[in-house]
Amino acid sequence: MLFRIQPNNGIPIYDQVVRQVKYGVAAGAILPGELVPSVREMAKQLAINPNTVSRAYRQLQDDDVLEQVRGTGLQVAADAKKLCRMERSELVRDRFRSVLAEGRRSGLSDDELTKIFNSELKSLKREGGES
Amino acid sequence: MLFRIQPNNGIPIYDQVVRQVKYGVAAGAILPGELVPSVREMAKQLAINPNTVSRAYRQLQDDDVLEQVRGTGLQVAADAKKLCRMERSELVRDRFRSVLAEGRRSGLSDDELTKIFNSELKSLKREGGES
Amino acid sequence: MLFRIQPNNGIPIYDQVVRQVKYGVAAGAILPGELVPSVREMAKQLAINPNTVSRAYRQLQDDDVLEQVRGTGLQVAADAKKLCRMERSELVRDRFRSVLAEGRRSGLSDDELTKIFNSELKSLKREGGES
Amino acid sequence: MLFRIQPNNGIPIYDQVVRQVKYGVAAGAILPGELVPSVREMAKQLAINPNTVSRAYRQLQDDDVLEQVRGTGLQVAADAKKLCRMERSELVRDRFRSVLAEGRRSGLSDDELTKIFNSELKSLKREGGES
DNA sequence: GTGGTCTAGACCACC
DNA sequence: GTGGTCTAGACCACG
Repeated sequence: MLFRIQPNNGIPIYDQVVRQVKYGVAAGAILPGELVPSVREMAKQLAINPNTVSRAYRQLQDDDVLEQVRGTGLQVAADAKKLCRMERSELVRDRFRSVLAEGRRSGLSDDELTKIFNSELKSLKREGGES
Repeated sequence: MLFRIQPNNGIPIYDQVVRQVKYGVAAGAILPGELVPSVREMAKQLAINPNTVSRAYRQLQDDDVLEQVRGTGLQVAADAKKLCRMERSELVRDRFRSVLAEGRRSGLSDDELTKIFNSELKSLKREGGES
Repeated sequence: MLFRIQPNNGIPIYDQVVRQVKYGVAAGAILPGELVPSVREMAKQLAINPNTVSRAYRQLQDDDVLEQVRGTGLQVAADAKKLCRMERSELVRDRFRSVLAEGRRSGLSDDELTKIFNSELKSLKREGGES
Repeated sequence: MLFRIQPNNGIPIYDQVVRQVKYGVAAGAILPGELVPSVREMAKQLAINPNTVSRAYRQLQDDDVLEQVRGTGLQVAADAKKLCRMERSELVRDRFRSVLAEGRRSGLSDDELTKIFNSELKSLKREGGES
């Protein structure tokens, strides 16, 4: 599993870590029972402060995605995959809803919104390869 | 023109003011040459801090949507309408792009994304009436 | 409302802050809608680091006890009182359950446990005044 | 004598071992003069790290429950039974005191505390059989 | 080795 | 003024 951080893009670093772990679990790249990299190692890999990683891991524990094995590290919880998959869809759905609401409030018609959506999806497909 | 503010919904208040002015101009509800309410009056109307209105107006001047008429107030710039209409699309387009990028990064396929988009558009149509 | 911190008594400082706020809300000493002291002021009052207070306040937000009023501070949520009262009972109940389980596992009879409970309750009443 | 370990239940593993030995001695299941299993064997039995057993045994020696017999192993001290019986009560008493203190600090009355205690004792009796 | 806690001090956005 | 984020570095308990 590879993680990447973009500093100063508006999203807090700890939150970027949280999301990437969740996405990794949802996609099956990180399996339940597997140990995540230690706080210090992850910090070194991402070139960020251990405290920041620690905060991300703490949140992941609060969200029942990680669980502590004392003196050993943090492992992905047994039912984390199901949980992350659901959360992932909900999150994207919420963001779509908010964009659409904003778009209509600003006076754009459904046709215009759909047109924009399709053009962006196509452009993304060109850049990013197949999905 | 009527404005509505939702405090603490995540979007900064000054930004809500900026957007609503731009949307109003884009939709033709506020016409070029028209004077916007004074900082104090707008603040009273929206029950927010005058500093916040002031910041919004400053940004609208930076964005060439408003211009100062010495001793009189702020008026909508001559070419503001065209500008706002373009920006409106660009903004929505950017947000679509970011949602889509996030969705694919999280492992969702284009089909799944399109499905979510359509379901949300339909649900919005049900609630909010025609566009 | 008065807060007191005991450093190095095993309970993390941020947790002591969290509990005292919740107890204050549950007991009605802090009312819904009221602003809690600012991070910096609370830190000064308790002679601890602002970051520690910040962490406590963040948790209280996660627990829906506090909510942010942007640029103004943190206020007690509308339904925080009910929430804190319930949590308070549950917490005490859980601790009783664990003490009792431990006591019986260690071979003490119900009579012995009840005797100990009563003697401690009486001694507490002597020291601490009426409840 | 049979030991059971619950990893990650909040109580350190070495402490669980310490307590179970003490409870065993207090209840008469382990007799003074008897040899406890070697560090390695105990570790294998409980499927825990030998270091952890070692730490527990060290603490039991500090508490005068075990004593070293050079070249042979660790045996239960002559007066360990009396000692453990006393400590057992004290430990439970301390925990009652702390729960009660916490409960009253949180604003619960003595009546409420007693009610909670009784209800938990009854529920424990239902589940766990007579004491 | 592991994570958790705390302190200190800096910078930012918002009102 | 407010809280939020991040960094740096120290100390502790646990296995």
